[in-house]
Amino acid sequence: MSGVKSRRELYSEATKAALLEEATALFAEHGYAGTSLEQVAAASQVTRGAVYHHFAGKQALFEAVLEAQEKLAMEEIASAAAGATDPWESALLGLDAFLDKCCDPAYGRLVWQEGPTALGWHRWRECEQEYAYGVVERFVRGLIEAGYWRAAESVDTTVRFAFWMLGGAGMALTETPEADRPRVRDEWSQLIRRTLSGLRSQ
Amino acid sequence: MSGVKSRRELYSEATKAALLEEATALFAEHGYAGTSLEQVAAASQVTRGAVYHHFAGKQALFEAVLEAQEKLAMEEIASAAAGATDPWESALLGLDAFLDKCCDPAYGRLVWQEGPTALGWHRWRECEQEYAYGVVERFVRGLIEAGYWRAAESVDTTVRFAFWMLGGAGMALTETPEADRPRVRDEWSQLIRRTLSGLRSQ
DNA sequence: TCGGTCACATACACAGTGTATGTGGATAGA
DNA sequence: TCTATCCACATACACTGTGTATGTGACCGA
Repeated sequence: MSGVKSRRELYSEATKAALLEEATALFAEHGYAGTSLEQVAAASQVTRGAVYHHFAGKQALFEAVLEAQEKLAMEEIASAAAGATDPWESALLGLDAFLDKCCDPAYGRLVWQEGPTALGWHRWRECEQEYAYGVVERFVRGLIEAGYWRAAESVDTTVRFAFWMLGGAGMALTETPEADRPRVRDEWSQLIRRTLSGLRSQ
Repeated sequence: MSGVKSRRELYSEATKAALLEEATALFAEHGYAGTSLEQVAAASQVTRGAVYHHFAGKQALFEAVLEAQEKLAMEEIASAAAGATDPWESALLGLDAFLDKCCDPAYGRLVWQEGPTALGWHRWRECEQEYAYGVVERFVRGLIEAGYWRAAESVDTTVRFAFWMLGGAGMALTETPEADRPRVRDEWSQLIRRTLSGLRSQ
């Protein structure tokens, strides 16, 4: 925002960035419950005081980590989906980008596994609303408006359906050992494509 | 097992049953993290000592609650599905029974919302393997063997897909206010049926 | 009736979060 | 350049909740 930054501001931002980075790594590796703020602070070479200075608490820290992951992921997906003008083609491109992203262990674990357990379903959904869920909603609305899908059910139900279908893929990939991931990724891609086609109007 | 029971055994069983019942209610209402063993004990008119006597810990208590819910639910679904001999019809009957069950707030919240957050994804999946996941697997295998579905993808992927599709329905219903539940239930029923048909071979 | 056992209570140790307060170095004004 | 202020962070402490070790009284078989 403000162009000129004092030394203090720079240090402060560096500390916050370090906290976010270390927290991301620790949460991704040991899970939310398995990571204490003490560990995050130590890894960042500060004390818990710094954590509480920059974040309202453990949950807030995790939310910040989550949002950073989602922001990046959704940008990647949106950019991939922009490779086609037709909503149907665009959705398929977005799907592939999403599946690719889920092969990144940090993303998969943080968003699909730790997310709900850390924040509780409700809060997690609220966070996702802005990212994954929101993106899915835009795709679905695009498909409906373009006439590829008939909105036999309410849009909300359709979006949720798509969201959980993708979530299933994400969680499956997260749990799959690295070696099998390409194969499993492909299977989900096929299965979801077949599903989308199956629901296609006429 | 042993026909004759001493007074002590009877008391003990009653206490354990009370703990399970109160824990079910409390976990369902305030969530796993929001419920302390102190509250469970107090509601059961005992102390935490009793809880630790009957269960290895908080997580073990929750698992017991979960298993009781799942056992009952899966019996109901199996019994409903037995109303048809054809695998396809049987699966549809099972689906309806499942959706009905998810309209029970306790089942939905405990199994689909609190389950993963309480036990962590991994352990939760292990528990579900025996119940919901296992049931879905049997249905899917039935459909494949009867030739309704071609097993283009590995069975595992197909089962997971179905599992999360149903999970999405369960979570959606759990979050839906009581008044809208019949409508939403119906929408999911339609959507899932269309999906199953869409994936049907030929 | 007496010793053992079982169901549960009591007491304590410990980890982790959150909060209130302290401190030193950077910054702005004189 | 001296000083007052402020900010980033450290330190210290309170509290909640889990888990564990130990105590105790009712029951039960011999």
